[in-house]
Amino acid sequence: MSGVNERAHKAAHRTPDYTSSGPGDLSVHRMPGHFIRRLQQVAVRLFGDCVGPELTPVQYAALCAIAQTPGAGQAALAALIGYDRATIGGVIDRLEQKGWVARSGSPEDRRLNLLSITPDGQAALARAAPAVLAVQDKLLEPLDQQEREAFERMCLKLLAHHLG
Amino acid sequence: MSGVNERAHKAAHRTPDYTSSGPGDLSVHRMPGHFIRRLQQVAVRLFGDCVGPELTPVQYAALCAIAQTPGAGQAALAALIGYDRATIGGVIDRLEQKGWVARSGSPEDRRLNLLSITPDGQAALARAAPAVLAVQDKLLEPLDQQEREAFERMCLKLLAHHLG
DNA sequence: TACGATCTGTATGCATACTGTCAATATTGC
DNA sequence: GCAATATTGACAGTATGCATACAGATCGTA
Repeated sequence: MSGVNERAHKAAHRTPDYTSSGPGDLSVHRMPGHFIRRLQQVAVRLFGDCVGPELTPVQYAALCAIAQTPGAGQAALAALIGYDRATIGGVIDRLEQKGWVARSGSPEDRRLNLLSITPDGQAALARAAPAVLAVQDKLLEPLDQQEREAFERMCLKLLAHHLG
Repeated sequence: MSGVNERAHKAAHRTPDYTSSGPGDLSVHRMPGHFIRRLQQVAVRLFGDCVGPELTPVQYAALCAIAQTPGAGQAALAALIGYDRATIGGVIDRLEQKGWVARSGSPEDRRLNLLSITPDGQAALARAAPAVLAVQDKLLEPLDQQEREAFERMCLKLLAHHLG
């Protein structure tokens, strides 16, 4: 058993709205915003199931970005993956506690916490990578190749519009 | 100015990954799970911008479900919209504080908190409804009609697979 | 009818998220 | 060079979201 999000999962089984949809339904069950919330829920649960509890989706993204952009400050890192400055601090705290990330001050700009990934962090990242890729695959499992590409293209289009 | 999610919004403007995408990128910027997280972020920000701070997306969904399913307990309500039993308590607390929802015990089953919407709650719901519909429209703005239908269909397909 | 299994709401703890605010520090305009 | 401005990281406060645990209530069944 996965154990992740068991109650909301069981709850969803009783929701009749994702298999048959009556017309004239003004509730949240017909709103794209609600779909996205539910998909996010599904994605997080899949991540927990496949990767394990040592690393959350948020922590994986941060670790990944730190590995790819060594020497960035917290604000720059947050900018890369779309986090809030107020949130990233706690995320890095937890990664630092695990010994996967190191903070070091910058001599040039004493406001900055330069971030770098440790060898242990590299190992954790490498360990998690296959499972993370598996999550993406499972997430889009019910879609055929063409649909997957269309879905990703539309997501990017939406993001480019709203963020770009 | 909206003021909602300003820091992450500004941050996103500096992210180069949603307009041009280089090949061989193993980071989170090519992962559907990350897209969904970002879309959720966008949807919540739009909701705040259009509806205002009096009502969160979560609270709207709960209020909506209570209005449509009078006399349900908290667990039943949570099941309807895919919340956790532990989370819904706090959501209802806040709706109750605003005087939009009433809890009342059931004589038949003394475990239950029967939920009902108050006249003030009805008014708040009616007041918010147009803005909530506008959010859905803005969210899918960059997609044409055909794409919107395809996007919603794929979302439902994914949800039916993972939740149904 | 007694008893174990199940369900309900609640509490606690941890992990996001975002707003507002602040102090320290850079940067810029003049 | 110096005052106005912007940036950075931190903190408090609020709101989800989920795991776990618990007490009270109900139900199925022996």
